[in-house]
Amino acid sequence: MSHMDRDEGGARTRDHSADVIPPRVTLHDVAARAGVSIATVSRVLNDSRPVRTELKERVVLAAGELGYNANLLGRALRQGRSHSIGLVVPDLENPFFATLAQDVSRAFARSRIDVYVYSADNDLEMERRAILSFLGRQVDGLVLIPCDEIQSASSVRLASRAAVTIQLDRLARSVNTHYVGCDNRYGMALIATHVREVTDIDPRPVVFIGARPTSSSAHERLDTFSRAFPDTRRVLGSFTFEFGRDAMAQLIEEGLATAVIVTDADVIALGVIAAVHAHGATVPGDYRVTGFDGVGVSLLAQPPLTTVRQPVAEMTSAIVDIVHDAFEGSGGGYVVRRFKPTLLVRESSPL
Amino acid sequence: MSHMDRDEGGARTRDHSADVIPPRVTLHDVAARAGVSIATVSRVLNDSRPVRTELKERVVLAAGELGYNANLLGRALRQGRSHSIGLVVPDLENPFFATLAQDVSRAFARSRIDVYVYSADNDLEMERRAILSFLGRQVDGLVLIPCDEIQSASSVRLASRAAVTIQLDRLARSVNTHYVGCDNRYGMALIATHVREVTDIDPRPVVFIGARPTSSSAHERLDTFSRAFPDTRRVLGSFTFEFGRDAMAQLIEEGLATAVIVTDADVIALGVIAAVHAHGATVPGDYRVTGFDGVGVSLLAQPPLTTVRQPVAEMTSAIVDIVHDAFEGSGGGYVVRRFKPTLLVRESSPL
DNA sequence: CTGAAAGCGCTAACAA
DNA sequence: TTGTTAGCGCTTTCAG
Repeated sequence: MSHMDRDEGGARTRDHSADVIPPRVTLHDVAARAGVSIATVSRVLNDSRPVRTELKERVVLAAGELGYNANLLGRALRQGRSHSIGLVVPDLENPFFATLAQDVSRAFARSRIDVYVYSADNDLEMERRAILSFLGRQVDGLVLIPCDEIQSASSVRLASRAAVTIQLDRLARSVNTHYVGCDNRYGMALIATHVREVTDIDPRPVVFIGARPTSSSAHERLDTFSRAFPDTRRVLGSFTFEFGRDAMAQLIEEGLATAVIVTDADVIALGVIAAVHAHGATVPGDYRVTGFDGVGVSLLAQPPLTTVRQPVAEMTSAIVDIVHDAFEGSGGGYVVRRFKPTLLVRESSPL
Repeated sequence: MSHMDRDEGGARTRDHSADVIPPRVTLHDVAARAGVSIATVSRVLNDSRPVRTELKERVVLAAGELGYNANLLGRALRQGRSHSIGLVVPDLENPFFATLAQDVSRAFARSRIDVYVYSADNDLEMERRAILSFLGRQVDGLVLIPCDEIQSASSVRLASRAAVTIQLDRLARSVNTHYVGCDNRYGMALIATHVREVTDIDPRPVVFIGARPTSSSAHERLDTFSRAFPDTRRVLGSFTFEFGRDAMAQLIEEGLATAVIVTDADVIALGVIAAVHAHGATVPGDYRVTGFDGVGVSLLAQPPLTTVRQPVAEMTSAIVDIVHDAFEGSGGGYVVRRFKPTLLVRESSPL
């Protein structure tokens, strides 16, 4: 028995069974065993050139017996490409980014390209490190969700000069790359229209709780909201549940008894709803709440959230197309695709 | 202006500005420019051997001017290690795994090791592909959260024979590797004790809603629960919000009017609560609900969830230790660390 | 159809 | 202290 259930909290246990990692099996080993040259082995295993059936069988057999697995580093070094792409996300705890990461991975699953995800932990240095690390490993493409509209620019530019780079969801300012995202202005306009409609019938103060405009998406959403509701109160923080909850708690404690709370992310909206409930109030009775993103967690909202849904599946397949095109050499120029989100009117702010 | 805001939904736009990716800068380029040998450049840039100050300066200057970044493939191929580890998760949409991924990344941030995350999308083939891909890229270590207790075994075994492998949270059966996780039996026992206490005072039927025991964690939790409550109804599904919601909806529609609902994951508990609310009932008034995991999203629960919290920070730092030890060559044997979780009694099932 | 050999970019002996 | 060189494992000319 090597894995025991009765260890104390975190107690360290060692099992002194074999820990040996055998030497790697290389093409040479397979070639030797099959009695052919390494070139032949390579050709058989990659099916890159015709090889006599008999040799082919010997090679396949030898490779199987030895448990051969190609060293992808050698291959990539030789070919100048690694059949992989890197995805740099600001933060995996933000369920929107986690969903995006999941969907990008899924979208590439049917191609021969591996997707590696690197979390920058909302830190500009980590973000740069992630990019440099991917570039150093010769990824075929880089998908970036930049942390900061301004401060991420130099890292994104660096990336764009060394590899096919696609910015996703957010855009670093004045860097030319491919871009895939949603039309945030259009999405927030949908929300604004909705809010107008409901306040016409049921007048309440409107308050915006959203992220500071340090990312392009926050920027665009806030900007559009501000134009639609110029004299409206805005509370700014980060794209987190905690911020939404704390901001709303503060508003309630200040005496805001009823309102339409417009947020620029579902996670924030969830925080807002939690604060409302914690104060014994109701949604949409006392406070109407709207979100933004409409994927993953927005489903967790109770009551169901009125929000704007980004077409994530289309966005990720656009990314796949761009990466493939870049290798089929389909002309120069940057592809920019902004998908229109759709309004979902649900119980947190019904019509 | 290359990025326009007025595109139609997903309309394709091309910006025909420079798309050129310049040839890579190599050690040779830097060496030529600095007028030294490539060895000297390597030594300066890695600070691996003393170099005359004057040369050093010339090298640093040249590298800077050319924007040199090492090709990590060449380095890894030569050194036989890549200064990276791979983390294979079953699914990034499960917020518990997303949190784990985030925390593992953070834990390695201060070391020189890059963490790459690969989502297996709850698919055994993808999981195997992820493992093979990481092994082929010569990762220094592999952290695996196996999808399936039985069916992941061969892939995990493969990994364990080729690289330092740590199973996290879940354990594939009869494979010897390092393991870091929480003591699920202990955790579920804490829940069972809590449930006994509350039902002694306030008798209600107890129902278990949890994942099918196809992963070791689900297995251990279900098993412990079943021993504590042998004749209790159990509804089994997957570790998802949707399952929890649908299972609970069904129970309510079948006429279950009050109960203690024990789940084996916070995501499931959130689904349960959503179903309760959707049916106009209350937590903990009509139904008490308990969760498991106690990180990330469990905070999103409304009301706050009684759950068992896994000490994720300790778990991830244990992983860092194992990886480092494996390279400082601190003896053979597998480290097994099972951390004790702690009970958090909150409003969804108060005392 | 097959093999020999060059070489991707790098580090680490080994020589000087 | 510095340079030359071998070679990590692979693919791909180039010969045969």
